[in-house]
Amino acid sequence: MTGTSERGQTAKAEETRNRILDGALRLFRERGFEETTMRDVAAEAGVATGAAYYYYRSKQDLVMAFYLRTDEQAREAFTEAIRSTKDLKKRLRGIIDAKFEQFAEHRGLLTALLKTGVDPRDPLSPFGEETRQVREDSIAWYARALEGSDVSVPKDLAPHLPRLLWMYHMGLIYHWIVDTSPGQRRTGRITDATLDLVVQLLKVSSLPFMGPLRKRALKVLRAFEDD
Amino acid sequence: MTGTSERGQTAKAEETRNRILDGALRLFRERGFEETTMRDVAAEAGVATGAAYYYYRSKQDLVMAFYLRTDEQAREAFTEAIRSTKDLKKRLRGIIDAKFEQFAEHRGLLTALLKTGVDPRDPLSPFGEETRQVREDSIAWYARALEGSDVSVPKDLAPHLPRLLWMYHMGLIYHWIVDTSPGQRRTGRITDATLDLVVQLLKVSSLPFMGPLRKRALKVLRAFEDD
DNA sequence: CCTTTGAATTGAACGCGTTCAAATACGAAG
DNA sequence: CTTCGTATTTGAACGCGTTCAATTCAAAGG
Repeated sequence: MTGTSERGQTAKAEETRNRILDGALRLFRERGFEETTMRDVAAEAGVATGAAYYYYRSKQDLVMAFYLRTDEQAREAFTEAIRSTKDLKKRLRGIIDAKFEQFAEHRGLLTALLKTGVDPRDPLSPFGEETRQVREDSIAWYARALEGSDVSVPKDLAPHLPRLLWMYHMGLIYHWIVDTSPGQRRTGRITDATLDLVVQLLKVSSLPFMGPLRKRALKVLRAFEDD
Repeated sequence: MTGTSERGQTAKAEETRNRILDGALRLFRERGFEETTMRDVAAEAGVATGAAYYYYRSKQDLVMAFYLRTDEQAREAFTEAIRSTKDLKKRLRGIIDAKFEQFAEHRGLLTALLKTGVDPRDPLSPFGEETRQVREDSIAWYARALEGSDVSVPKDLAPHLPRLLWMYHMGLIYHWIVDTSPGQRRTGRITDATLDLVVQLLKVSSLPFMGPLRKRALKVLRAFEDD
């Protein structure tokens, strides 16, 4: 026994797992998610149908595996985006664009994630309990983007901001996935406009006369905490 | 031939259609949506499996039929909510609460709508093309709630507001559906807090020094228009 | 009455995600 | 090398949403 991968035991098993995923992604991309059968996926990888289920809990789980893989690969791009500038807007743009680039080739595929994603009780939902770790990791990037940026945030707002920015990003991703405008130009425009708004809001939020509004906003945020 | 209903020809057919829906809703409520089989639904209504598909395009379509039915019934409550006060916050509360009351008994059922709902290409999505009419009708209620209320909105913002409020409401409904806190208390708190925020935002949005922020917000709204 | 035509109804069959009992490979222990 | 326990692999079978060719029903026209 040598391997030390997430699930697998032997290195060979790990290899099979990857072969299945790679083949599946190719099929999904070429003929679409719904149109690809788990039997196809298995056949493509040269294994029996059941084998696919030995390595992945469900068809959706393949999509999730893809998602996690991009998350790994994003590290580099994110680090670079943050190191290259102190301008918060540019940092956020960098993170957001990096994600879109990764997803670009598989945009259609992600609609599949939507369907299970909206229900937080689903094990594969980005809002659910089982994905907490991935989620917190993602949120941490926004904390890093804020740290040492050109925008200073009010103390009371600070602890909430990374999570808020993450949710904002999820919203953009959602829009991007369902965006039918050519090249998702629309999402591009919205990203521009909302980033402007978000950063300006942050900047003015510390001004004295914004106190009451900020207090109300904080009340909203607190309303989200615990049951 | 007497009947003059949406789809049906004879009155008997219309009756069958309703019998199927009523039975289905009962089963969904008693044992859950996923746990109820289309064969169960048909059997409950005393017809063959295929008959259910003669009257409803899909299992999800049954949920949509329920949704549309509540929409009909909401008219009264909405009218009353708007007539009873000029206070915008109270009006909105009235509309929102009325909706929650209607849904209350079938909360679990609506998770089913979520799954197809997120994809605007799905014929049953509240954001899709095929549901445009229902959507516009709902949005119109918010236009009515704003008219003659105690909050005056800036001219440039006015045309967007009904749609924005509708989306806000959809967001609350989403949260309510997935809210696991007892009695959906959490959604209640969030509704309180966000309504406060929304109304205050509207009130201060006309103030002179809010100009730049409002302009940026409008830019966001325009970014959503056309491809 | 009989015929025609389209609505309404049937239930078997299909496709696909998923499960599972059984078979096999394979490294470790003796 | 044999034995054994676990990892892996298999493919048939299951359940359920959905489709569909075939059949029945009912009203209108002759």
